[in-house]
Amino acid sequence: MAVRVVLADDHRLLLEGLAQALNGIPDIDVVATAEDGDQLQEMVSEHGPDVILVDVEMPKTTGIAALGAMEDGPPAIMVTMHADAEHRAKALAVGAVGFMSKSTPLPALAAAIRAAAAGKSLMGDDVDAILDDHREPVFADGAAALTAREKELLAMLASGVSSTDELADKLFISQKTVKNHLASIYEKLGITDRAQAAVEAIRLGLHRK
Amino acid sequence: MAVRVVLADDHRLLLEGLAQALNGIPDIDVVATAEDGDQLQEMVSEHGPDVILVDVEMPKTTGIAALGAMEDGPPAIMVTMHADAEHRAKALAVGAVGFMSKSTPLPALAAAIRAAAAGKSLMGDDVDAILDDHREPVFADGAAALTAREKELLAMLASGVSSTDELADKLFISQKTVKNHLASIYEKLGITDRAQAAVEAIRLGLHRK
DNA sequence: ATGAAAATGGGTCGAGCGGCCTATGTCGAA
DNA sequence: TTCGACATAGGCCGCTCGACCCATTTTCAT
Repeated sequence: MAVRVVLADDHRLLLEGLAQALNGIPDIDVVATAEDGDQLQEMVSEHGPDVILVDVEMPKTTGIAALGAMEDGPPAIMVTMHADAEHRAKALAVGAVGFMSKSTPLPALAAAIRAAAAGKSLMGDDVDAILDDHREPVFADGAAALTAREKELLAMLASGVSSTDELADKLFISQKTVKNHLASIYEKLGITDRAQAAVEAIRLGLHRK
Repeated sequence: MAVRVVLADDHRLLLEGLAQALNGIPDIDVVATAEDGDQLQEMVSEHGPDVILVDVEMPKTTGIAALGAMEDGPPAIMVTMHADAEHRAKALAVGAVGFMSKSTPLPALAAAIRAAAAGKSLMGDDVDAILDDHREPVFADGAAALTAREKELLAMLASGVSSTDELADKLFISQKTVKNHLASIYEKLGITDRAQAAVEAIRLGLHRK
């Protein structure tokens, strides 16, 4: 049922943190992690994951090289700190189905993983949109990208205030502005509706007053 | 901003448990509690709450009597273990704006408190509907009233699966059945949409697989 | 002082959601 | 064995939500 994932990254903090975070998502299972391209190939043949998530920059065999060596492997999503055109081109050239910046919010990454597992690919506009939105921010925090007003709105959502009407009243703004804020929240967090926004708000600790 | 509430009930367990639970709701503040009608009148004049929540059956001055003695007090919601017609009639006679069974789910009670604070009253059909639905169950748990299938659905909601489509797929049922389950969840928890359902699901600990 | 980001607001439109009613089959308890 | 609760499913309708377009004003850092 759950999507089985293998992670590869040479930064252990990121590797373990991300594994932890992804395992916190019910329908995603991190079955193994690797610290370089060689280990990655081992883990993939040993565990046969549905999706692999690979850092572009890795010691020994790089992510690019490892992917190139694995013909007929599971769909791969490339992750990188440098979301520039050259890296992307190389990643796509070796068969990656997706390409995400390390500053991508977790839900967006989760969405990409599910999409990859389902055989879809995050090419073209999808990737470009994601890259455009998350090229700058240094933190992969998610909440860090939200403005003060957006956090306020999310906090209300997380306390059970869900209708546009009520939100507008309690924030002293028009219903249209509520919808605008929600739209930009959806985009930043990689989600699509209020129910998911409520879940994220609580996960990010935005509830409690 | 938050609604200030005074609770009165002679059962300390219920009194303290309910106070705890209500304080867990961001926009509700329990400012004082009382164990009988006399204490209630003291606390009300001392704290000037927005709403009072009173047990019908209390030693010394009963809830009914205490309310009768307080002309021009804040709006009162009567709570009782015996949700029968006679008690309700008496409660309404002394000016209660609402009348809830002790087996009412917490969100429904919270909704009633907000409504009372806003000057609305939970008369007529609203109260009757609530009484009809919660006359039997002994626990005021909320989650206890949910069926296994409903909890499953809520758990998925709490993990970010929000669309009817996805929910139907993952539960192997039709979209219509998903909507039916959601409708009965809304009714049981006193909520109106998926965003609130997600919040409640997490609050009830229904997430984590 | 200039420009970017944030907060505010408007309109349109289609798809999805929630309310309400009915119906069927399967349980288990009275 | 009858009644009720639960899970399943369909239809209908009105309204809300989210997507995509836009504009204005303020604030703040450069």
